[in-house]
Amino acid sequence: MELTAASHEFPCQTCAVRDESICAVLSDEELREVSKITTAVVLAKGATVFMEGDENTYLFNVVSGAVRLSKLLPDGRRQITGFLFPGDFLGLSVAETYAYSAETLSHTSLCRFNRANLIKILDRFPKLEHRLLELASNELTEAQAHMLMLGQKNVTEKISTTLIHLINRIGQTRDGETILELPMTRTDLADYAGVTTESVSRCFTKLRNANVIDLPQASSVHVLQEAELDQLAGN
Amino acid sequence: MELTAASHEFPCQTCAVRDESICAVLSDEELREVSKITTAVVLAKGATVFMEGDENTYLFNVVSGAVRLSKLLPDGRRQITGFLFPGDFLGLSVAETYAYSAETLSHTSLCRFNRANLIKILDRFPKLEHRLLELASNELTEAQAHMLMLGQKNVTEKISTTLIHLINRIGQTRDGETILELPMTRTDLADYAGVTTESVSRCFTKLRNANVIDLPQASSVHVLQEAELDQLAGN
DNA sequence: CGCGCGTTTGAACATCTTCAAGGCTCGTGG
DNA sequence: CCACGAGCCTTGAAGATGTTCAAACGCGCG
Repeated sequence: MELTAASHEFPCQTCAVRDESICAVLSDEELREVSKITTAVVLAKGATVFMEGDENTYLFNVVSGAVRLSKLLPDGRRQITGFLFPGDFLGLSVAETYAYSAETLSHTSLCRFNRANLIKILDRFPKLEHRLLELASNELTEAQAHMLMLGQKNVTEKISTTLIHLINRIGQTRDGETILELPMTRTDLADYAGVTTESVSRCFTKLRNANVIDLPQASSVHVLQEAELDQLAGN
Repeated sequence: MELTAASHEFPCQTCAVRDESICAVLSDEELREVSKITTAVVLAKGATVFMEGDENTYLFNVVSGAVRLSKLLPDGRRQITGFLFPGDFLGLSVAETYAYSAETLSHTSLCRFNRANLIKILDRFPKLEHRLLELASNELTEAQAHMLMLGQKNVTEKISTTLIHLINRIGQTRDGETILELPMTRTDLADYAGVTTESVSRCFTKLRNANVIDLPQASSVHVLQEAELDQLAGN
């Protein structure tokens, strides 16, 4: 009995992001197949998943934790192109090397796919390729919204937009209040919004003084007036 | 003889972008199939291909001409997210509506795909879906470079970066000189780079005074020092 | 030839950055 | 358990970059 049960078990079955990740489109049967080419990876806070320019050998699914994607200029200026959370996928690229770096913002577990194997398996699971295209399209839409923010919005609008985006991804509701626990630093937020840390800090203070948010701690945002924040975001 | 030949002919056969567009992965036989769901569309300069928010009914391939993709804020601020040229594909989206607008920069011909039909046909031509994923990945990589520019670079770097990007897409070589015929206005360039028209203009003047470029006309850029322009782009 | 739009140029101004310093928090070690 | 230190965050003041406002120029089209 125990043995029989065990023979049906496989790691992905109990995956926390089974129904949100790329795997959502797979049946249990298919998932079993796919699970054969995956490896669980656990990383500490501040670890590098991969670096811009590294050979594109693996793709990843975020299972828990948080990841930041970034591109660097030679002189050290950094643009964070996205924050990733459970269910998000990273590593898609046609090129032989990654076009950006990926680092963990907190203790993070990932599901690692060997790229060559994943490509091979796509032929047998067209649904999976369809899902990847869907993901890429969504990322593209997000990237366009990010460009609009970076190119056209002022500091207040940028930070409000960023906060709303994060609220939608990892906002919690407690006692009817929206709470945002930030896994990233002010510098990360600054490099995401294309401003300086000082500007981020000043904007947070301004939002607090206007009673739009509360900041019991630097990393904890209590949203007091979500509608007002939407207004300030400029759309 | 004439009749037999004619029975083998179909519009896509003579397509100018047959080997660059998404169709590059299709055999003549397959192309014939795909051609059944396409319609040729010719638009004058300044025409709307589709608007942000329109129902996502069609996807397009640029055959000739140029297209700008843009997103608007309610108050009219505009971010151009990309300039498209022959061979480029547009309209990919999971959502029911387009997330951005597309307008022609010059007399433009497009190949229009009915979205529902294209999705249907993807099952029979996995190569085509693979190609779409490839395109989406490349667009994503471009978008990330664009974000780096918008968020981190100063005016000179932005304009130099933009010029290099355009040179790579539509630059011509005449008598060993690189020439760029701009189909877009200074305002378009400004909204692409996230600056004002005045800033673009001042930067062009600065580049001309530094003998990096020549400007026989506002729309014609002669690149005198391409290496220097690369330097100025900041990477 | 003249009109209009797009471009260029100039000067004043605003926003955001830079530079500098102080404060807070959390983790570590005594 | 408390003290200390490092890193992160906040705040202030000065400064620079890019914007805004205004006007003139020039090219192309009718």
